[in-house]
Amino acid sequence: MHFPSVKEQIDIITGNTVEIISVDELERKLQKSHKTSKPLRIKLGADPSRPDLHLGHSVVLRKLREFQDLGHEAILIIGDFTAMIGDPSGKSKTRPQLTAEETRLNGQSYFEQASKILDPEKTTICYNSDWLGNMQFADVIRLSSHYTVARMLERDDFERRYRSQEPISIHEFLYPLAQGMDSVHLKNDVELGGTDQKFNLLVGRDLQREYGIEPQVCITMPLLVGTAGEEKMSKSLGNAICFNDPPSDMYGKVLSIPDPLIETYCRLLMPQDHDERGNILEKHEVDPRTAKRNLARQIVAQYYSPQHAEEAETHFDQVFIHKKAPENIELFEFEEPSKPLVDILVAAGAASSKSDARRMIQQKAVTVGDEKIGDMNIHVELDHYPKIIKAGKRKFFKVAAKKSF
RNA sequence: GGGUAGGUAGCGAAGUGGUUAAACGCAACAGACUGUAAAUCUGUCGACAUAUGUCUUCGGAGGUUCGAAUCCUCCCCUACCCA
Repeated sequence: MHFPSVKEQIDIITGNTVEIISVDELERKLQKSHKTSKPLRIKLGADPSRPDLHLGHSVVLRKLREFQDLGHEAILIIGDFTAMIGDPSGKSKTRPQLTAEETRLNGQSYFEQASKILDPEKTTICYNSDWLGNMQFADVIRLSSHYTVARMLERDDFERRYRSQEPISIHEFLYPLAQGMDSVHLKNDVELGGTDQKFNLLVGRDLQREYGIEPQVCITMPLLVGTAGEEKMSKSLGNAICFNDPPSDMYGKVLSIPDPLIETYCRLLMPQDHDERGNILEKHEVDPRTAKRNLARQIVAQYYSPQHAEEAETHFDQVFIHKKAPENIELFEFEEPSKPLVDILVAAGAASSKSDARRMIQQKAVTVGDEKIGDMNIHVELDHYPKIIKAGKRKFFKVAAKKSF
């Protein structure tokens, strides 16, 4: 295996990071690896309880990919053991404990999605239940004796929750330790994570030292801000752009970000060596519209293809700029020759209840064919020629009578 | 084990016997506007029906009352303090 020079590697690795603990150690490890031609082992933990990857995840995955491209070994570790225990704390009561089967499936799905960024051929994937599941209670006690409550409470969110009198379960203290055990087991050289993972990464580093292993270098990456421009991107906050979002959604969501975010998104979401990167960075202030459209195309192209990106743009222009119906829209067929519009909206999923449907009609949000509907008692006549119904700004569908022959 | 403060709609948070389906904020949805699904402004935001009608909600189960989210009893859950 041939590695680029240590200096070149450091340049690439440092890009976009928030903190590297410590750069000196990283350099030493790289030098050693260069000398012995042995790749470094780079660890990234994955939570299989929420297998919907979004662009926020991509930031750290991209860093892992850069390590891969430099010739190092990427280890994606699925935290299935901890996911199986579930998290009874606070509001996540509703979150069901996952079965072994579910976590495996989620882990698989995670890996497939992550492969849009990683090189799957060169990714080692493992499940931490393989070693954590075999630990005895005595082992756990021994492990927990390495850490103190006071140190645990150093962690931001623990401290915050403790102060605001929110519950903290004991097992939550064990999570960082479990994650740290992964590092002890894997003997990895580097662990990646978002800035919110800093504490956990450091626990892994400490534990490795306690267990007589060369401590890992911790690299934290910025948390991506969500589309609303304030909070971090997260599925539950509803501000996420997911890997699995259809191209048109993905395109539209990128366009909806506030202009000042263009630069950040460009830096964090495009490969450091991407051709268009400089272009967007240069233009985002003088011509945000063009820069953002370009950014949106590039992002869609990464997860799908340049062609999909073009189509998404066309779709967007048609629906939102020209306010016309898109080309491929879902068709709903009904038995009856005539059906209340309210029922149709519910059946098509455009409204969550009949009251909701009425509300929409009342608010002049519904168009059948070219006609804006104001009467909520109206029936729609159905025949074999599909009628286009528009509910709100972006919900389109067709309705027709079911062919009976 | 004892004490204190709590559990209200998707979330946060008012309300302590009746004009309360329940203030307010956030989220969500719609309309206007815009290069945009952003920002801003306006409206909606339990369900069912539409003529200002009906039904089900305030941790759970009972009870008091003409009437309870609001009072009583028991139970479940959370935080903090004392042991």
